[in-house]
Amino acid sequence: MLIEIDFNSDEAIYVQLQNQIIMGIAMDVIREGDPLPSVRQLAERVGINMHTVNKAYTILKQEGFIRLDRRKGAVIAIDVDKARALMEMKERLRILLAKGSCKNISKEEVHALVDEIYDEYGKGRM
Amino acid sequence: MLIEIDFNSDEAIYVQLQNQIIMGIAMDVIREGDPLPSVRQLAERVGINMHTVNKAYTILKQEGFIRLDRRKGAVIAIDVDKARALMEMKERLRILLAKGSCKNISKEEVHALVDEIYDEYGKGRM
DNA sequence: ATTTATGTTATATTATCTGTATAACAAAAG
DNA sequence: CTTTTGTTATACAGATAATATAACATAAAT
Repeated sequence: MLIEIDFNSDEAIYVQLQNQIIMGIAMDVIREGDPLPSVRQLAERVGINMHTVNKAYTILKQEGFIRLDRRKGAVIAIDVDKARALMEMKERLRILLAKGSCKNISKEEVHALVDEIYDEYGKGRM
Repeated sequence: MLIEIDFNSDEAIYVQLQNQIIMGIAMDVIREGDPLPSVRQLAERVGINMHTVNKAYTILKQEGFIRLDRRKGAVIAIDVDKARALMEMKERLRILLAKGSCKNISKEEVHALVDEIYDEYGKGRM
């Protein structure tokens, strides 16, 4: 899986890592059970420090996206706590949609955006 | 308008200020033309530094939510750049929905969340 | 005119976060 | 026994967040 870092971004490197891996899972580029590069491998490949990768992996583990095995390294392992995921999403949506609502973005336009984005994901997960 | 800061939050104070003001506009608690407290007033009322409020106001101005007048202070003034707002929302939605998709949240469930949130907003803006 | 209040700008300081740099450890695999 | 894994610890530099004073021009109020 290709991972690229924008060093000029205002977003932290470890957050960019998290997002790209989550996007990779959503887009079905990587699947349950697939191995991720080790912290040292990924760090060297991308050209960043080991601890930055480790930070991203640790949070991804805590949020239930991967499993960290001392022998096998990092492996995609989704822990589906749907109630929790729904709550977190609603919390974030509140702020995001408020911004849009102020700019006259209608409910229907948001629905259209959601549909467009879901179409970008693998057709397996609907 | 009531503004409360959670000093134990991991979110920066000036971001909390921005979000609460934006939520206030979306919920129709404050409307176009309404004045906001001056940076010094709000700072003292909430118990934070003047510059923290000024930072929030400056970004809100830059993002087109308020207008800063040297005589009148801060005033709600929405600059509707819808195309830009739609792009920014889509960018953020991509990551947010990817997280949800990994947790098996369906497109329909997102739609339901969006509807719930839009119902929280003032019935004037639909 | 004087005072007051406004946003604005500047500087300095402290604390926290980010990212890097080494180093070492226990556990498992080859 | 060597290598690789995640894990932990420490130290350091840089950026960001928040505070603390201070000053300035402008406009309103007295």
